[in-house]
Amino acid sequence: MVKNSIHEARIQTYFKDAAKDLIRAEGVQVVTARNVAERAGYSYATLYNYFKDIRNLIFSCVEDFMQECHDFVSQGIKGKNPGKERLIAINQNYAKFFVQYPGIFDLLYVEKLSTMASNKSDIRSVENFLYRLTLEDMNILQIDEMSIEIHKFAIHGLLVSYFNRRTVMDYKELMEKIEEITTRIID
Amino acid sequence: MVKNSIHEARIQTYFKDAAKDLIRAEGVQVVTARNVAERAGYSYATLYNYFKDIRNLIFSCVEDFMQECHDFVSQGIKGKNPGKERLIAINQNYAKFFVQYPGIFDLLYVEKLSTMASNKSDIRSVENFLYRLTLEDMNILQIDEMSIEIHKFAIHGLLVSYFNRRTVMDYKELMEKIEEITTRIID
DNA sequence: TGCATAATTTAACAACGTTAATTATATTTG
DNA sequence: CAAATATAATTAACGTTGTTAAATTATGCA
Repeated sequence: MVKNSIHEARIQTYFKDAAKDLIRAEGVQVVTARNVAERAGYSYATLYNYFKDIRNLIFSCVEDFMQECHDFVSQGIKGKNPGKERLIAINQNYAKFFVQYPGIFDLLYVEKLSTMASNKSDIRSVENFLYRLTLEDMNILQIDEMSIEIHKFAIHGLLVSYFNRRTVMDYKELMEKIEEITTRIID
Repeated sequence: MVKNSIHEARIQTYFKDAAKDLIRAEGVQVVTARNVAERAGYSYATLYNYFKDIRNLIFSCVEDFMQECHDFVSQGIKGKNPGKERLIAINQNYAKFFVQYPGIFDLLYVEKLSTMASNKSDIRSVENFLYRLTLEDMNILQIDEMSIEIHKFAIHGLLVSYFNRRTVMDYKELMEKIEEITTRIID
């Protein structure tokens, strides 16, 4: 119905930006066709001329959010010494970003992306995101691949638990645990 | 409307068993008021005389599932030597149970139980479940509390990743990674 | 048996995703 | 410029969800 064009891309951006705002502010569960469309200034049915379905729209936000998080981490580690100090700072800022936007963590790591994505390699990209962020310092510290992977699981396990409010843990404790987990991988 | 009685408890069980069957077979997302009621042999509205809402019914299954998992693990570790061997077997059987019923893992560790539970301490019980399963052997091996916690995060992070099909990992690899994670905590 | 109470169901509502039919807008053509 | 055509957007509708109120049926007791 709607051909590939600059116009199409522009309108897709309107819907995508609306969805991103909603995810940031209230989480994925409020991203409904009617909510997004109202915020984008269109009728709910118009959305379906630009996205196959609502899950597709939600998934289209993932890449932007990874870029946002990447930029946030880059800002947060300025002046840190490569190696242990910077590695800890990366992980803490990574968590800090999601503390600011828990809905984004949900989308990236809790929601079943496999039911949203048309392209499987995009999901792999999310899975490797923390790996890419930490790779340089992990190499400096000569951490083996298995340790890197276990570290990732531990960090994500911690964050899932934190955001599900399973444990009584405040922000300070979260940061301490991240430091502890990261330190143990190094030593 | 419905008074506390043996009769009430019995009917609650009918609904609960229906919900449990659905979760085991197809996951939490198919547990709708109408689905559960049909399977329990009642109208969907009857459910609301025995449970405040559908989330409450779903949460009521959690304790039973923990018991089931506990029994499964107990069976699976018979004859294993206390200490390292049994600890690995516990974690592997724990994962094996969820491989059999991914929907139960979802309910226990991915779904936001805080929106389902009336009692916060019930959520704490889920959070400590793996801790309780492994406590005896962790003590035998003299593992400190922080290591136990990190181990839990790593195992759950691994399982979240595995069930979200983020990574290309088969069952055998899953078991190997669990052994690796557990071994590293000990050494 | 008839009545009061308890238990259950039917009907209804609002919100959801999604699609088909319809209207509005823009573009092209005579 | 006006008419015809193509494109874009909206309204209306369907089936599904959770949940509640009203209506109905079943049950126990006098």
